[in-house]
Amino acid sequence: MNNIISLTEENYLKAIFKLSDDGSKSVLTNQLAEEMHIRAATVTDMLKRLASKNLIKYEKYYGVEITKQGKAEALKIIRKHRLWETFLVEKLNFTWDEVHDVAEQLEHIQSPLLIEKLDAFLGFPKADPHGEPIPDSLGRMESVEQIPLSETQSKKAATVTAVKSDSPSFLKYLNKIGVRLGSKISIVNKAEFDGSQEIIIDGKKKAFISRDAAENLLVNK
Amino acid sequence: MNNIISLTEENYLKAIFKLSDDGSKSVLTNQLAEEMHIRAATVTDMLKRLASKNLIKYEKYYGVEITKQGKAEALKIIRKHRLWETFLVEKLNFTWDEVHDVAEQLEHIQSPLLIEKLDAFLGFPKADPHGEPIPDSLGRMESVEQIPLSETQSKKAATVTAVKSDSPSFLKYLNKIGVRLGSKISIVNKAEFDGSQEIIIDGKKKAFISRDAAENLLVNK
DNA sequence: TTATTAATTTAGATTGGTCTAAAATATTAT
DNA sequence: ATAATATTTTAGACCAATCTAAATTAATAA
Repeated sequence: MNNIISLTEENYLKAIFKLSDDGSKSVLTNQLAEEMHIRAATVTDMLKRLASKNLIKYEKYYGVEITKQGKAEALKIIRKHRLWETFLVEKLNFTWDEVHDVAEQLEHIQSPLLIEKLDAFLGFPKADPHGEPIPDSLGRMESVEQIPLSETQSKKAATVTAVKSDSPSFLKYLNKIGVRLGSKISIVNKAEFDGSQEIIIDGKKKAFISRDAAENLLVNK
Repeated sequence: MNNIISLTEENYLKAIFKLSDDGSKSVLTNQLAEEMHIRAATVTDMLKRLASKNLIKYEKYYGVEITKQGKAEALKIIRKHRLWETFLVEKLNFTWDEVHDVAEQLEHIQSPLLIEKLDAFLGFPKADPHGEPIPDSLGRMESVEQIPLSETQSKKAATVTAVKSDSPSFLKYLNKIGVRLGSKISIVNKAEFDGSQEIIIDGKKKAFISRDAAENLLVNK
């Protein structure tokens, strides 16, 4: 009957959902501890609480799986996070590297009415400023087929649809070399030994990017 | 050195600021307990903590006064609260009776950048949807001279500048009889024995309002 | 001025969320 | 198969924010 989910519990659910690849595999205690920058003992305690609320299935020593109910909660939080990020960028002129921390706070505001009205105000966006799909009010989201730039074979230009990492430093770097969502990228050269690539952005600017960067840039097809 | 102020501490500061008439008189333990719906013993504990952070001056058995520093913090929270209420009404089409609870949550979001950008997005409003002045980033606010409708003498129409109470039921009632900020109200009749009044709103609608309502409707001059 | 009442504080307990150190279990390597 | 190592859990502690019950102090009334 204790149906309310605390802010902390919400953060655990989000982390479990993420580390399990949206609920498709189980997650270990230490993975969560590392992701959330807390101790494993603390995680163990919390996992028992989440399990008692039927948000996860917890098997001692073998990690956790998220339940249908837990997944629904996680998707609600992700929906809120991505709508707020969209608001911050589109309406308040934040840059895409500034939004994460604020959205982490805003995502915990409890008001279904607020979220529905915000969604309408933004024109029911399908993706956030990093290209990530925004779940609808029932938790459904359109997943576009996308692969890291590091894995494309095709010769023709690919369109940037999302970024895998949204760390401010990475996003600032992309800004600097002129890459944004929707940019067309063609690969001029690829070094086998370190995976670095020479690319042309929107048919104009040329840039060298590392394997690490290429793995975090998602393109269509 | 422990400069961070918890969400709970923020709520105490806000309550103290309010009950002290914006810092001009001292506040008793039981007043706070009643305002915040918690026990007096709990308040006592917290007052010690706030005093140790120099946000209030606490005199055992004689209540508290808010310090300059405490006042500055309270004004920051009030600024955020009123800006968010303005956003909810102006941009998301909330009605003025729906905004309070959500703004109570939003006011605790920590991001100076967010507030400055929100302020700009709203066009640097001077008052919130209930007519309350919005402090600027330095905590200054324009206080317009206003008195309760129950105390006006003048025969000519007065303009509604604010509401003293923002309880949803009162605001819904005002909506129903057609009173909003900026409405012109002229008093047709005033019953001495119970303080009720017969009024005309915007030269059109006629209504009877109780003393209680008249005390909570603020008008200019 | 002293007794009664009201307000406030102290003492001790509880819950959520965290920690460290030690114990238990699982995994890996010899 | 067993020892060494890594992971996870348990036990016990702490802090913030709350509570109840008892003790203290202030205000009021006889």
